[in-house]
Amino acid sequence: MSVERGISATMTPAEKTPRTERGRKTLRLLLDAAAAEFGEKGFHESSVVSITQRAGVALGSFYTYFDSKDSLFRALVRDMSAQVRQTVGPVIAAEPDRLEGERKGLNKFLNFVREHKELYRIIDEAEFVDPPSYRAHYENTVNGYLASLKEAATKGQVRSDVEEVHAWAIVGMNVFLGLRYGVLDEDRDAAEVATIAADLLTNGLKR
Amino acid sequence: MSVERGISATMTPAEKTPRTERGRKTLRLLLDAAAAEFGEKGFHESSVVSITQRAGVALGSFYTYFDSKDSLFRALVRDMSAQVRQTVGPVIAAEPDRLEGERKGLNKFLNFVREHKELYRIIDEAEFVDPPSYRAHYENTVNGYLASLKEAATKGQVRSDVEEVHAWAIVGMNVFLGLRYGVLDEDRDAAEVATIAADLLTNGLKR
DNA sequence: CTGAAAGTTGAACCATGTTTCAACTTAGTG
DNA sequence: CACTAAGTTGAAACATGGTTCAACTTTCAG
Repeated sequence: MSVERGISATMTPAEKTPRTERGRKTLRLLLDAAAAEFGEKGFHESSVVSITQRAGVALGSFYTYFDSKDSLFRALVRDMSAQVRQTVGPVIAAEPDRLEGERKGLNKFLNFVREHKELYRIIDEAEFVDPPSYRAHYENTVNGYLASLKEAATKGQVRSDVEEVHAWAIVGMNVFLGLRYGVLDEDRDAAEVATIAADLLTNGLKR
Repeated sequence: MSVERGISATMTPAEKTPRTERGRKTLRLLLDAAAAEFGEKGFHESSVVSITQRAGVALGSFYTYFDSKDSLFRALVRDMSAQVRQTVGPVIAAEPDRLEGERKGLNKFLNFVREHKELYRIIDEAEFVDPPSYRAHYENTVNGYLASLKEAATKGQVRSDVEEVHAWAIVGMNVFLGLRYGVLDEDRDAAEVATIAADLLTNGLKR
C-alpha cells in the first residue's frame, strides 16, 4: 500500500528535482508518506506536519521538494493516474479477444484497487482538490478504452457502433465495481465479480 | 440550481428546528446558500462566513440552526440523496417495461443532474467529508435498483440471474454518464445518450 | 399590551496548519 | 582535505476560518 516507484517522468517537479542520492531518497519518503496519509485521511485532514513526521523528515524539508501541499497532491494524482492505466491497459491489450480481455482487465483492476486503496481515494478526491487532473485522468482512461473498443470493432469482436458514450458507461461501471468490491468491502471474490460484470457487458440485461 | 424544498423529514435537525415562520425562512436561506456554495467551491473552500453572507444572514445565526459546518453538510447530503431517488425512482417505476424504464430513468437523471450540478458534487464529496452518508446513499440507491430488477426478472423482462453486482455496475454506469454528460459537459443530447446507454445495457457489447 | 421565548447580530476568541527562513550538517569534487 | 552546493532542521511568522457569546430585536400567546 505504498508508492514504491521512482519519480516518474509525469511529475515535472519544477526546479526541485533532487541532485543527490540522499535527496532522491528523502523525496521518495515524502511521496510514500503522502500517499498513505492522503489515502487514509483525505487531502484536507492530512497535514504537511503529519506527512513529514510519517516520513521521518523535518517539516522544512518538505519545501525543498514541493512548492505547496497542493502541488504535492497534483504530482501524486498524475503519477497514480498513469499507474492505473499502465497496470490495467496491458492486460486488456494482451488478450486477443476483447470481451475476454474485458473480464481479465476488470479482474486485474479489482485486485489492483484492493492493494492500492489509497490511490483510488486520491484520484477520487482530485475532483475537488485538482479538477483539471481529475478530468484529465478520466478523459485519458476513456480515450484509451474507446480506441481499444474501436479496434475490436474492426475485428468484429464487438458491435460496430461503439462510441464515446459506451466507453464512459463501461469505465463508470468498472470504477463503481472497484469502489464497492475493492474499497468499501472485499466480501466477494474478485474473479467472480469480474466474470459477472463481463457477462453483463457482453450480453446485456435482456433475457 | 437551488434547494427549493422545505425541510425534509430526513434532516433530523436535533433540537434546532425553527419554531416560527421567520425561523423556517432563515433556515431555508441558509440551506440554499450552502447548497450553492458547496456545489461551487466544495466543502473545504466554502466557509460559514461566506455561506451566511450569501444567505444575507448574520454569522451567528448559522449556529442557531446547525451545530457545525459538518452537520450542515451531513444534512444536505441526506436530503439530496433522497431527492435524487425521489426524482428518478418514480420514472422507472411508472414504466411497465423495465428496459424502457431504464432509458427513461437515465434520461430523467441526466436532466436532473444538469439542473442540479451542485447536488451531484455534494454527494460526491461526501466520500471524504461524511463517508457513512456516502456509503448509505449508494447502498440505498443500489438496493432500490436491485429490487426493481428482481421484480422485472419475475416478469421475464430481464435476465433471471440479476444480482447485486449487476446493480452496482448499472448505477456506476449511470453515475459516470451523469458526470460526463451532465456535470463536465453538456455537449450531447440527453435523450440520445440515454438511448445509447440503455441499448448497451439491454443488448451488450457483442456484435 | 406585555412578557417570555425565539431569533439575530458580529466582534472576539481560538485552534489549526501552511509556509518561511537563517543556522546547521552532509556529500561530493577539484 | 578544503570548499561549495545540496540538503536538513524546527521555531516562528502568518493566514484562515470555525465557534462562542452577551447584547439586542422580533414574534406571538395570553
